[in-house]
Amino acid sequence: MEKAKKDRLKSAGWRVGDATEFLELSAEEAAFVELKLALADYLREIRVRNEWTQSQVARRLGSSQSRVAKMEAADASVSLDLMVKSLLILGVSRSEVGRVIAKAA
Amino acid sequence: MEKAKKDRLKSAGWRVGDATEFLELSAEEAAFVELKLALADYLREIRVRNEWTQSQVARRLGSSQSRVAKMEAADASVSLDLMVKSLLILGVSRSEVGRVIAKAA
DNA sequence: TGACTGTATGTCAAATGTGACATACGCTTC
DNA sequence: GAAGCGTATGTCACATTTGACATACAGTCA
Repeated sequence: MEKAKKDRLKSAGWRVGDATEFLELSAEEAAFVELKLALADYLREIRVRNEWTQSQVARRLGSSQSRVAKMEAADASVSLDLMVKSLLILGVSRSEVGRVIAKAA
Repeated sequence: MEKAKKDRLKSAGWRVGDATEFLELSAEEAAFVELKLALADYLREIRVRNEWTQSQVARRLGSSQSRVAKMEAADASVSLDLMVKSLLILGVSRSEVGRVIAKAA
């Protein structure tokens, strides 16, 4: 995994169980995290494309600016449920969500 | 929506806010629930295909038989996170997960 | 019939996720 | 440099999800 991505994960609050200085994720954990990163990027893309602020998106979702920021950062405290529901509410189709998830990193 | 699917949702614990006798879901809620149903079906398919019992799958996941049963039933108490993580642990690729999610109902 | 295996369903304490808030940061404009 | 706007980050009370357990249900075999 490239360094930039690792740093991004680290700063997003992903923890590692061992004492090494590298993020040591199992293949499944890595796949899950990358999947979340893809959704996070897409969420931001949709927002920027529509020229919305995070606060405006939050209002649409019935959430808060800070949570939207965390979603876009793929913060460890946000669930896949929240991200997928958010995309659907913002008008993204189920099949498009699937495409985003399937897309190779 | 066809009746069989509605019954399945109802018995899976999905609630409806109004007093009508039909499940009244917004388009986004419906898409989300169907997405979960697709994952639930796929989860069972993987298990059956490999001739595993729910208990065996539970052990692999570090979970319990009852939770696996709930996953396969797309119970309202199970998260997308749990379902997706489970599929990944069972060896399903990220892109295959995407395909399952994207697949039209 | 009873024993056994596998699945479904209800409950619960503990773990995790939530919106909201405060506040920090970065940038632009005056 | 102060004010304004948008985004990031830490915290918290409250809500939801979790594995585990008990138990019910369905099928098979002897």
